Amino acid sequence: MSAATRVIGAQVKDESRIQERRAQIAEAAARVFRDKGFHTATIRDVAEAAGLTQGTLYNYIRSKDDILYLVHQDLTARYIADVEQAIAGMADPRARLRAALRAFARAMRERHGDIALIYQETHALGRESRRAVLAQTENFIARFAGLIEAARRDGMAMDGAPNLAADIVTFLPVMLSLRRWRLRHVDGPAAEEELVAFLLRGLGCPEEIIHGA
Amino acid sequence: MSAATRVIGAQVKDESRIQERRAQIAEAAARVFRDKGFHTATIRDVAEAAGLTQGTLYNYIRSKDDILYLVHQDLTARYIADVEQAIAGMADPRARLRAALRAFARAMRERHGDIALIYQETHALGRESRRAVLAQTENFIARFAGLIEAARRDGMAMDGAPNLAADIVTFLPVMLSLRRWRLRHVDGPAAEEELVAFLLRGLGCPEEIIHGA
Amino acid sequence: MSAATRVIGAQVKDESRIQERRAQIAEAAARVFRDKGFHTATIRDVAEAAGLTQGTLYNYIRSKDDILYLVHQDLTARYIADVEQAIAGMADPRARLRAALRAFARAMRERHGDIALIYQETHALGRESRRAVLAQTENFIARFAGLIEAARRDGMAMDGAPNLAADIVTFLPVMLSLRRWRLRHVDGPAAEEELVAFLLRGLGCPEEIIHGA
Amino acid sequence: MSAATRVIGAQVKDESRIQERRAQIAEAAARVFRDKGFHTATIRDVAEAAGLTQGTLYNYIRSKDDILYLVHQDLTARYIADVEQAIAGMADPRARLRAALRAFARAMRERHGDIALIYQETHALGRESRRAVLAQTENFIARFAGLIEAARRDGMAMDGAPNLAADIVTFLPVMLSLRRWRLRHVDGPAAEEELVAFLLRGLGCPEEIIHGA
DNA sequence: AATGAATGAGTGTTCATTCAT
DNA sequence: CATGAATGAACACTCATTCAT
Repeated sequence: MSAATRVIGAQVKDESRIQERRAQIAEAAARVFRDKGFHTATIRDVAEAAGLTQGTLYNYIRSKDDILYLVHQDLTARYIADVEQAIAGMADPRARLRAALRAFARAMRERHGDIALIYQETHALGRESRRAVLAQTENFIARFAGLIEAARRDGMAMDGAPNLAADIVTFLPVMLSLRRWRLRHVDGPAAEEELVAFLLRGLGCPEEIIHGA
Repeated sequence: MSAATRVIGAQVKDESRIQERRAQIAEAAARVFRDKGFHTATIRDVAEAAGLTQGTLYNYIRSKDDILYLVHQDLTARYIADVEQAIAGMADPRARLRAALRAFARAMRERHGDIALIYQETHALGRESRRAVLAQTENFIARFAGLIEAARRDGMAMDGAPNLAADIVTFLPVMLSLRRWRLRHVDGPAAEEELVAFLLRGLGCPEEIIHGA
Repeated sequence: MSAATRVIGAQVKDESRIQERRAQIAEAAARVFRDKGFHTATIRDVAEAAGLTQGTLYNYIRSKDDILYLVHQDLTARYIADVEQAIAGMADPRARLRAALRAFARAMRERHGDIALIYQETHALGRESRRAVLAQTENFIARFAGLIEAARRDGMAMDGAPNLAADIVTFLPVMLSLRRWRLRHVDGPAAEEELVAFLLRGLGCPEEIIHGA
Repeated sequence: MSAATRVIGAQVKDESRIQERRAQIAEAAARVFRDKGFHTATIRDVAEAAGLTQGTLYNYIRSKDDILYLVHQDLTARYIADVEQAIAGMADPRARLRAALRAFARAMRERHGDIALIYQETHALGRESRRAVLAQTENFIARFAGLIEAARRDGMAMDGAPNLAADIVTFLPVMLSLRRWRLRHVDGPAAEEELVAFLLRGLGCPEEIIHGA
């Protein structure tokens, strides 16, 4: 398993200030990149949106790629946190899986701009940055693999997609982001529910469990 | 339903030569864009790859956006053709749906570079180009909606995902392209089969039909 | 006195066809240049306006400069012809001068687009073309010098501007073209009359002659 | 009366530096444009002549049109200043008018390159720039209208050219610039004097005043 | 640590001119 | 003689990055 983070060089020593500023930069840059796309957006745009000057910006990052990396890390962490938060404190493996799926689907719909940004611009990352971001995503997929495995061991009959289960459940909900141009006008929560049901059924889950609370 | 094509201006009159050259350009540009990404690739790169001079290139297109549009149209048409070809001459609705899914999944795996390109760069298209390309995709989704409906009417019990069925079956296989960084080393045809089975099961299809020839 | 014409190379032999085509080109180019300016207009624009293809155009001229030269010759010849026509058959020297001035002022107002074009783009001509065009203009100024001299000899007291008379009378009316942005809304013929009276008075012409028919 | 200035965007904040640099740019660009003409001159030429890099140039202007506008404003302001300076502190209306005419004629002769540039390239200005520059010129013409009116009220009999007087006196001296190709070899001050006398006589001014100091 | 002006390589696009058919 | 596709040099403009203050 490779490291899910990458070191970013800085001109400034104060570590806590670096953390603060980088969060500020990531937040602003995400906004700008969502609006204009990574390549179209300029460093000037990002600096302005973050309330910094160009020069100051470069005290906390070394290149435009660094900014894109910060954004990826940040946005990815957000939807992961959504899922973790949803299952925190839950014990029943079946309920945990179902809750995780629901939280993930919801995040994909609500954070559609962020997700679209990730899927569109990951390829624009430099080699090292991409490696780190994909490692982060891989950990997330592994997390779901664990949840599925636990549910299976718990007696939830799920023999569907023995090899791809974790991939599938972490990919299909992305549809709510990437097909937003089609789904803009459908009922959001209903779509989430339909998707989760589809996933569970595809996994081979019995009907009476699919629709539980 | 809006038009799935857009007119591209040209300086050249001979229509058949335009067709020929544009195919040549689309093919070369797809290669270049897959390698470097749309924004990083230069017009010079495309011209060179197509064996044309910059000036000649601009006799057949009017802007870089035109090239991206040509590429989108071309690549989209290819996987659509794969699917159509797979079901040509088939009569049984259930078999047609299954064959269409298999062909689509296969195309997504084999044409992974093309598909990734589409998903990454559609947002870089100009307004009109994007409209046309999405209309083309929408027609494809509608095609699957028809196939599903026919199978249902034919008695294939499929009450899963009543509203999103066509979206789901045209999106999940895209995973074979966009998750290639993870799936590079799995058995391709097996993955396709697993995916198709997952989809049919999710749609509520009985097990004995899922695994038919 | 240097030649008021310049030879333009051609790929075509038939002299009468050359004359014909070049007239056609000059007329079309004048239209295009008036609309867009010489530098902004393209050879394509000119060819289209003339109903020729680019290739054919180049059978009758050798460069864009040739076209500008043709236009200058043509437009200059037109206002000169206006003046000549106005005094053709007149015998009285004072009446001839007055009629020439009136015709010239009128031409400057009515052909304002042509005149503005000449004054704006003469500097864009190549060395040889400019020389020829200025020689043509110089002949015109000399013509007026002759008219003034004749009127003086005839007893019209005109001792004003002994050295610059011909320059002045051939320049001031140009105002009706170059100040069109200000004079667009004044009464045209009245302005012409006022200008001519101003010129005659400035030349020292007695009031009773200034206002003659 | 519309505004005789137009705002030019800048990437730089220090206002005094902007003033300084723009003056430097206008001066250098005027030189380059006089030599090669606006369209033939490149941004590189201008930057080089101004001792700046291309990038730096664009920190102070936004487009080539901005440069042409700066040049127009600057050159127009110069000859206007010449006239104002010549009549500063003079009280007698007739003397003021005569002095203004002499100063203007002199400026037209001495600044012939600038004036020719203005007359050749005003049409190349963008809509807004042209509007501003013509407003500036219009103010100048109105200034002369005021001087003439004052002289008339003061008893200087000047009933010639009741409607066009200000236009005429601000246009005819331009001849010293635009006909320089003919007048290069005549005595400059004598030509100015002859021109001024012609104008005053044309306005209906009595001979004894025309030749005053 | 913050500022913001300077840099210059690089980009999409245009167009006068040529020339094979 | 007409056609119209090919050419490629050139141009205006952008922007990530640096660095003196």
